[in-house]
Amino acid sequence: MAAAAPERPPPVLSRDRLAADTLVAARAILGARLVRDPGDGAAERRVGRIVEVEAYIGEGDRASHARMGPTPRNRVMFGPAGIAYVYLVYGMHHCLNVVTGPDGYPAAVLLRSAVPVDGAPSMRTARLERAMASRRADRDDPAAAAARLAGVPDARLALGPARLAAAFGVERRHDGIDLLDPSSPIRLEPGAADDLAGSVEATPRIGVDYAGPEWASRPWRFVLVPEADRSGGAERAR
DNA sequence: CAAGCGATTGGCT
DNA sequence: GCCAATCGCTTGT
Repeated sequence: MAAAAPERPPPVLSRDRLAADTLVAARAILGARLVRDPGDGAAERRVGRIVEVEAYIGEGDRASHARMGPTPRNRVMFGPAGIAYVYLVYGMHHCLNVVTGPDGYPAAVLLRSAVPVDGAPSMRTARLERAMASRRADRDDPAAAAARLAGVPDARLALGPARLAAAFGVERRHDGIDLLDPSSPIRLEPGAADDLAGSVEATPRIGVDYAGPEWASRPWRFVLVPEADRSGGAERAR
């Protein structure tokens, strides 16, 4: 294999690293693996390589759920680093964050996209189950829902924050679990050398126009771009 | 208690 | 490009 480009130093996925600086933590999470053990109907171990994340930093960040101070929904954002913050958006989609920053300071990294490394069939099944659970149209026409999912290439099963959460079966009940605990059913693990290949692009965060131009334009979205794709303009991981 | 609104996605024009 | 889906959380009366 041609190691043409200089490789980034392996990101350290320690709690200390996640607790220090959220922008550094976001880059450390890129290329790491999201792992879900078999269970809850899934026979396979699911593993994904994280390729897109966003940082939300402090109560002053007008795009962050922490902007109103601690509330029942966002309370884990104010806790220690490495914990999962899971919320429901638009009444149907779950999103998974890794809490970052010092204990007491509200910050998190939203996991926006992952590429399957193992267990893609289980991810597909979980996507379908989630669709059936949350969309009346899919309950009314299960065949159409199944056909839609059948047409999704493996590589796209976990692209997008709600698709990532659905592929890994993440739900609100996982809010507060420790993603750095090896005994957690869902957790982060260091990426293999190949997982880390590529370069990091920073762009504005997606879907946060409500925060106003100053905050919406901050380049706090990070995408791990394969070297082969570096030719053109800004990449979309989806 | 009422009401407005999403850190998104999928379907349709 | 536009828009509906769908409901928990937050705020205001």
